[in-house]
Amino acid sequence: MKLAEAESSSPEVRTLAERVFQQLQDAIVRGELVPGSKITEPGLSRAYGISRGPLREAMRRLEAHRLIERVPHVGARVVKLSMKELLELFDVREALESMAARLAAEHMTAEEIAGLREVLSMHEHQADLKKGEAYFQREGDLDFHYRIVQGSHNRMLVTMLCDDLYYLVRLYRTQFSASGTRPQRAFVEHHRIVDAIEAGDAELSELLMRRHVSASRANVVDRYAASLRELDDTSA
Amino acid sequence: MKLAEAESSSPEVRTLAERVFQQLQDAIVRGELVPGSKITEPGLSRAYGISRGPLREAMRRLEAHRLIERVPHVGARVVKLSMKELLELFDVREALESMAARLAAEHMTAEEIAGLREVLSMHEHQADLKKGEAYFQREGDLDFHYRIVQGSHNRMLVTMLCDDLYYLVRLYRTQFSASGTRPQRAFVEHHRIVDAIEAGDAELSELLMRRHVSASRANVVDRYAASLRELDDTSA
DNA sequence: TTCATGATGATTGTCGACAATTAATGAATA
DNA sequence: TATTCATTAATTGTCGACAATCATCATGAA
Repeated sequence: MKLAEAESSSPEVRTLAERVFQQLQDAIVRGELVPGSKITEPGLSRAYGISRGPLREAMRRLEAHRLIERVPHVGARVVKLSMKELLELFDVREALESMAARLAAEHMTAEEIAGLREVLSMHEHQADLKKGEAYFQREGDLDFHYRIVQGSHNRMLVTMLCDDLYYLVRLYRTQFSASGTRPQRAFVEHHRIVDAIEAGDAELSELLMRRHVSASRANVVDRYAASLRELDDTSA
Repeated sequence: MKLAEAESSSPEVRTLAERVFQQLQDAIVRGELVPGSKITEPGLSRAYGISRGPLREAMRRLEAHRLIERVPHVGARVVKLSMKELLELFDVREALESMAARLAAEHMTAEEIAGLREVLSMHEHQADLKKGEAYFQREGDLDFHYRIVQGSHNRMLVTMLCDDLYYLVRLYRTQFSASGTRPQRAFVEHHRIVDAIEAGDAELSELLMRRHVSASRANVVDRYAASLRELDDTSA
């Protein structure tokens, strides 16, 4: 009994719809449900052993979180991020996360800042131990951003970023298999951001976070252009 | 036939859940369903003459749009914005709309800019004709912001602002009966923003929009403080 | 061969009923 | 009188079935 209850990470998964929503969310983000594939209600209903009622509610929530796309009377597909949409996502992140950093500099408590530094050091250690193991780095990176957003103490911002956009970010990472990234520079940038937050410098925190996200976006663009060139070479 | 189709404003309201969602959304924003009041499924089911199935889906969507709040096994209430949440909303708007203005300066077409100017002039004329009639001013203001967001040509941004946040803005206006506002200054600010966009000056557009939203927020804070003082005087 | 058209199968939308959980009422006791 | 507990009523969660809509495939004509 305890096991079955503990298995569901979140504190409140009292309803079936809630549970299957989280399971589907996980399956999509982890790539088990491949982007662009069609998902049918009877199929999922059988797969998860529930009726279509709660399943439809779960799908509605997935739609609201932009993880699936539905067309009335036709069906639903797992989202497939185009490069255009990915860049749109980065623009939105730049706007929201820079604001979050600014608010974090104003409102973050000493304990929260300490936790943030802890994440950074853990991040570095893991990077030392297993170079190239990008998975933990990526999770660590997201954890870093996560904590800053929560440090903003702005519930609306937290919901938008942590409950919605970050799942899309994860989805992008699996979809584009974004493994190799720019870890060293990101480290430095992370440190500077924390320094600015600890100093209570709102403007600087905002500026640095903005550049950080913007650089990450530029990196994606570069890698994409490179992959296009490579594709062009092999086909030519 | 055409009439029946035209009566539903949005192009695709083919499903019952969709229709009742829009009706409920309207009822909440217009204040018919009072903020903080509890809404029950059987009640709404009877009121709108539909079964609980599509109604629940509509309510899920309302929840995703932050217009109602649900607690499992307990029920749902219409959201009641606290001053804290309202200020949070302004911070998010400041972040997103300034980004939208920046992108609009880069991507807006000549036709879109012309339409924007048209909104402005219409806005002024109405202000001349019926001074004090704040309703049209407010709708015009929202229309202005609406068009800039769409001018960003960023679908994710458009969805977040136009489909989610602007309904909350409307709700706030009815809830706090925010009638008298700062129309003259807003006019000037609007004009300057359009000028910057037309000039293709992304940075200036962003800065001006940021100040515009920030000033609007400060105005709300002032008015709130004043109302508190007033309340204090009458009680003392 | 290609395109239009109609039948067929499957999927989505909707409904009513039953089970599970919660809030409320009232009774019994300290 | 206040408090606790049990009973009851109502609401929410879940299910299976039926109707409406759409996609597919086969058939036939140009």
